[in-house]
Amino acid sequence: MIKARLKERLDQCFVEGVKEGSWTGAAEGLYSVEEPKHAAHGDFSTNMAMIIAGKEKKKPRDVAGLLVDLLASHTDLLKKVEVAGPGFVNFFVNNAVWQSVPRVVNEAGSDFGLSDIGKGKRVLVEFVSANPTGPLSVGHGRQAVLGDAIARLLSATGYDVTREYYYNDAGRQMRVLGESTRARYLEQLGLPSEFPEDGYQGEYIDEIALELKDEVNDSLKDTEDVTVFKERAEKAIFKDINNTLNRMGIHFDHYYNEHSLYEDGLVDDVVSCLRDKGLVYDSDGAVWFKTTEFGQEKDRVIIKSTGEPTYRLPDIAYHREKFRRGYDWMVDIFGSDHIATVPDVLAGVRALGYDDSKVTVVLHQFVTLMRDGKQVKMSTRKANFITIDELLDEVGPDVVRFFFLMRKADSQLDFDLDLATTQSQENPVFYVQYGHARLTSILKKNEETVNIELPSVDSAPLHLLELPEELNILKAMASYPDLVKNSALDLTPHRIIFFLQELAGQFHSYYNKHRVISDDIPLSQARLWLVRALRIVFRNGLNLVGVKAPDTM
RNA sequence: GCGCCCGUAGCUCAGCUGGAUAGAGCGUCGGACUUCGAAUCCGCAGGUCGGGGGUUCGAAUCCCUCCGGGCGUACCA
Repeated sequence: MIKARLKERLDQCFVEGVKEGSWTGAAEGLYSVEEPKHAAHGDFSTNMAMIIAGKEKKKPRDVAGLLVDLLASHTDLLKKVEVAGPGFVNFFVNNAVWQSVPRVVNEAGSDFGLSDIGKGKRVLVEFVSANPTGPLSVGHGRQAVLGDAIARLLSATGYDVTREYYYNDAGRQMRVLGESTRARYLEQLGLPSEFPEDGYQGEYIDEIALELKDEVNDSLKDTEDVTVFKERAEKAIFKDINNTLNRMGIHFDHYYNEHSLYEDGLVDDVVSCLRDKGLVYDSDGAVWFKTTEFGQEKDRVIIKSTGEPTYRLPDIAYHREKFRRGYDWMVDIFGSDHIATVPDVLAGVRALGYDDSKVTVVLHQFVTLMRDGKQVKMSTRKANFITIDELLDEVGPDVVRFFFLMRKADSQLDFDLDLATTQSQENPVFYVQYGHARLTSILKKNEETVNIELPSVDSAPLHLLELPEELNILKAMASYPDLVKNSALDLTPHRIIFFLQELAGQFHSYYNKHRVISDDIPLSQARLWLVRALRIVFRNGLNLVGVKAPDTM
């Protein structure tokens, strides 16, 4: 918020400089305002002089001097402006500006950090999209948490967000699921059965079969058609998946069934559209899509010689529907094993005349589970994987969410089960939550025992907040709205996590060094307002990543 | 072979469109509770930013190349 104000002033000065003939407009939009790493370099700095000097073959420090002169009139915001290093212009902001932050935060309350940069734009976030063949794995969990956090960020920045789950309840996988369930059912009855070679071996199938047996006895023993078994299993598994997602506080606005694409003829239509454009041909009994026309190495099969489509075709049809449904931006969250489909789908939508730059794919790398310092090998088929449910049982939703968001999507994630379970009190999520609980506790202490009367935030003596620690906390809070915007636009929720950890660190340190409530009444009042503001920022930040902000722990 | 991702402290990772002395947590070691919650804090130690070139005022960040790891490279999803 302060940074944006400064940038405005700077832009004015730039224009003035052009008007006065000090420089040309060549550097417009190329310079930036940054937050220096070292406090000695000010609260903010700009490289404007160096950029201009580069364009105009002048000395950076001379240009910087001219800029400083232009800035001389902006004393309300700045207490000091100086030229440093190779030509940086460093800004020192008036304390009064920082001291106004609690006012802004408290007035905005739960709206602090929200913005409207996405106003009027509809965005579709597709994530999880697991087919109902088994419980959600930790990989799905990462995706669920990531997608949800991204959706929250986009909502916070004003986008009209739809969360969508795309699934397929038809096809080969589901047939195998039905066969597996039937085999287990027959086993329960003590009848001979043939478990499919590539069947699903998880215990959840046994449970489904057992329930089925209890309900219908042996009335299905001669049923050769696996449909009834498939549907039974699908229903149970989907219920399970939804329970798991609910436990994490994740909800979808819409479930999109791949099968409906076939029923509505949309898959066939894609083929004929592409064929009309000459981008499809028949060879070896299969139908091929000329992906080479879109810069790829070789063409891809979209309909197998058996007449069944490959996964690419419905994916293309699905994405075309996303466009047709009128979204301005489509965000797909995929596991890195789906990387191969991305170029095909994008080529498909481009071939159909849509702007594929409206699709952003967030690929997240795998989660490897570590137990006893060793990697746990996992496979859905073999059912030797750890489910998200099990993880939730052990550490709870807050830790799961926090852990999955601690790393950016494109780094692999080692989930240390030992740390997450046995040593959970050392988990960083508690560090942040404890910060919030502590803030609450201070306010409670005052309300219940000390009773320092708190004037309105407008009349509170906030100018007394002048300790370096206090000013740093104020600065951190002031940077929060920009952080939310940038995290949203870049789809990088992990930055919120890092910010919260940083802020918690600042607060804990401050807490241990200085007392909020003391005999000095005006100072206590100012600090109580600081605490209130800080608590709001914690709440808003935690809420943005879907982690609870507890008052007590 | 080719494509994408990753390689930063003992371990796990941050580092926004290239910026001025590279950060945090965990771990090690040593300290701090008669005061708002010690699930906390303070301090010490720890680095050729995988290697080598290049681009420029300036590179962990951009380009090239090599090395190492992951995921793909299906008429599986």
